[in-house]
Amino acid sequence: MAATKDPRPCSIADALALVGEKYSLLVLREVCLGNGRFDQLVRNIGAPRDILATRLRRLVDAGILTKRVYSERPQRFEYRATPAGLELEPVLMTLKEWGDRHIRKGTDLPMAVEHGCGNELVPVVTCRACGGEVRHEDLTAHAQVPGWTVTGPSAA
Amino acid sequence: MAATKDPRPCSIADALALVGEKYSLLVLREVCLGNGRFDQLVRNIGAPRDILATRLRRLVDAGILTKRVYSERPQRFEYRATPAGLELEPVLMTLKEWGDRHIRKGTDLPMAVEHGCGNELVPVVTCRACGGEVRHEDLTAHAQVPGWTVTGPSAA
DNA sequence: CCAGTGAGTAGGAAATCTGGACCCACGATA
DNA sequence: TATCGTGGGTCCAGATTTCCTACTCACTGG
Repeated sequence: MAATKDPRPCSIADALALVGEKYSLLVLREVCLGNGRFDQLVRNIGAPRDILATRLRRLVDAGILTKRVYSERPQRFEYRATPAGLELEPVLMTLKEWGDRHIRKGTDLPMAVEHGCGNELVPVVTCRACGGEVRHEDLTAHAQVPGWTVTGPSAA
Repeated sequence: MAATKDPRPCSIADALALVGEKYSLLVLREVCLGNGRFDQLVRNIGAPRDILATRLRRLVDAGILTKRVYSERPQRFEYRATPAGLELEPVLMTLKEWGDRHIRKGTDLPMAVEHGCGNELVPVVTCRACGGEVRHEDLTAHAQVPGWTVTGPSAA
């Protein structure tokens, strides 16, 4: 008797359960920029200190950040992204590009990112197999869990 | 006297202010799958109905969704993604891929997406200028707002 | 008439968020 | 020595959100 009210099993939901809370992705942004200290995070994100402490614990537990000592006496810590955390950076860059275009409308961009090739980074999501840009009309989803179709729970 | 406690101006933060609330991106996932009706959203996302109603209003206001009538009598609505909404789908796909690898560890994936090229979609974020994959070590950020550096607010 | 469906509202309890105050260890200043 | 400043937090009261269950309203189909 599977509870019929369970939501769709989905890696997007799983990922958001880890990094979808308020401030979590901004923490990752700052850490990727190299700002891993508590006070920097508080200032640059604008989050309350205790909430930030909670988020940091969660992200460390999830294996997205690590807490490092950078000074023994006095004890001082710094958060850094693990490889898994760094692999979320492309998500952030894609989101930034969307915000640049749709919210800032391409003007007064507060931050530019330069790619190693020397140009300004404009991220494009592509298909590994064919290299083509990913666009909605080229995608077809297939649910692979019994009890679920793309449109919803099946009539069991 | 700029308030020194304002957070860093950033398109990522802007974007998350619109779509970063709980369930918002899951709404977009369902809508992109073609499930734009209220009850489908409730079932597939597992969100409380009132919260969902709030999110839908917000996403419509933000120009990410539109509300369409698909039946006059009785009045029935369907939510669809606007072009701006569809352009967030690559973000979702990238997030899904991250979740597939880091949370599901590549096993028991609940959903597969096929690309128009005939292969299973594995999204890769690339640089528009050079086509290379975006990786953390190739990125350099530059703050472009007076009062801010990459590391934090400048000393005025 | 009755049951069912789609799209919500209503209301109270539970959780989360907020801004600020506070703590502790240390180093620097005076 | 006393005091200040800094880094990294914790704790608290109050406001806001979110959750959950139930209810409404309009309509359809039998």
